[in-house]
Amino acid sequence: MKAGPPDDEALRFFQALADVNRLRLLGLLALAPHSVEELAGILHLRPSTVSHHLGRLTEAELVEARAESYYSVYALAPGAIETRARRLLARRALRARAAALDLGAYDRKVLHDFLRSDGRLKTIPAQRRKRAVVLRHLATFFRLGRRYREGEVNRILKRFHPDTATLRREMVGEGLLQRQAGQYWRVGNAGATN
Amino acid sequence: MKAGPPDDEALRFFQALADVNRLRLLGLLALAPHSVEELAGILHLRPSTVSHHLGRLTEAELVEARAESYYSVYALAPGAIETRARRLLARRALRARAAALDLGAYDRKVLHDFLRSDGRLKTIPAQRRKRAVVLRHLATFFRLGRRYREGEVNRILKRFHPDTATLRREMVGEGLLQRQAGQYWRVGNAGATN
DNA sequence: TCCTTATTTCGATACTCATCGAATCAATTA
DNA sequence: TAATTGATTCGATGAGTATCGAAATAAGGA
Repeated sequence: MKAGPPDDEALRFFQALADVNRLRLLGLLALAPHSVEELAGILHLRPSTVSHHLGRLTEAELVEARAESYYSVYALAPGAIETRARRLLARRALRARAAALDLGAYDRKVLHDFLRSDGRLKTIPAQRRKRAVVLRHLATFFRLGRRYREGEVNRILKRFHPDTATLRREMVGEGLLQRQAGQYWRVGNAGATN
Repeated sequence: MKAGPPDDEALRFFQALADVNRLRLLGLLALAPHSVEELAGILHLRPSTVSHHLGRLTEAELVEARAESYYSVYALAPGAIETRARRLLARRALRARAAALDLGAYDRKVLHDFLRSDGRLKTIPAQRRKRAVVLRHLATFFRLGRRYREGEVNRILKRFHPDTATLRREMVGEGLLQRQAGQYWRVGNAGATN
């Protein structure tokens, strides 16, 4: 089971921000650098607790510690925090995360449920979204760019289910096949979702 | 004890983002709208679990559901997510959060530890940051804009501690008093931190 | 009308983590 | 050098929540 990389920058970043007291610490450090003891006094928390929070903020590169005599003086990290959040939430970044996933998993599951071992359809799914998955699968048996007469279409679909009329109509309805002057041809890229 | 509003927009927002599977859901919805079952199939989670996550994302106004036949089709919320993150993390917003806090708490604690009930100093704190708190407190007994001769300075400081020479020197060192031609005057705003 | 199916809600369980106090470490002052 | 002090680490505890399965709900299809 793939569990993602052990450390995920975006996850660390947002987990660091997902706590009231850590947000307060950032607020205080946005006013001025402070020592651990000062922060603990203001927030009414124990120094050990504040040290823990500052540790997580440091890991996420949101704050930095500087040793001053025997104090640890924390300050906001120089890089603009807002910019970083924006980068991590850009649609490009979100889509990249999805790309690492197994997008075809659902489609495969549906096909597994509705196809026999010989590839024939058990039934035509009544549910719209599952039916669409099956129809996209059937479309892969038509070559792009080639024209088919209605008899040929039926012969191909018959290998999957006797009700070729319904399958043919639905495939046109889903925009997988187009028809003109008694001829059909496949359109779009129809394979398993990818 | 003030505990902040029961629902804090920033907190809800970042808590919603602080989970791997929720980030994945956002990634998938950034590609295209999906039904709960599809998302569950892709992520290898139960529909009930995905429904739970989508609920939290909806509360944070990151996604929206649309009823389509008997599916719930979820999609990214229209408002730009990045912009919202940027607004919530702007330094102004962070400082506003700090402003709601009791900034003087630490200073009061230090003063409580080093002042007797009659206001005199028990000792001069040896630790730099605590000594600074006490010196800022003493500075409030000097009027801004007025000039003091050294004798007057000593008379005031003597009400707090016999070692007036040390106090006077440290106050100059901290930039609380300035001295020229045998005269002293208070500079900066020195009251309790606020 | 009855049955199927997708979604949500609810209860239980396991895991994460915020918080504290005690112990340890590092650095300064007496 | 010994004693003080701020910070960090460690172990324990309690609160929050991610996850699942089962039950309840809603919406279509036979």
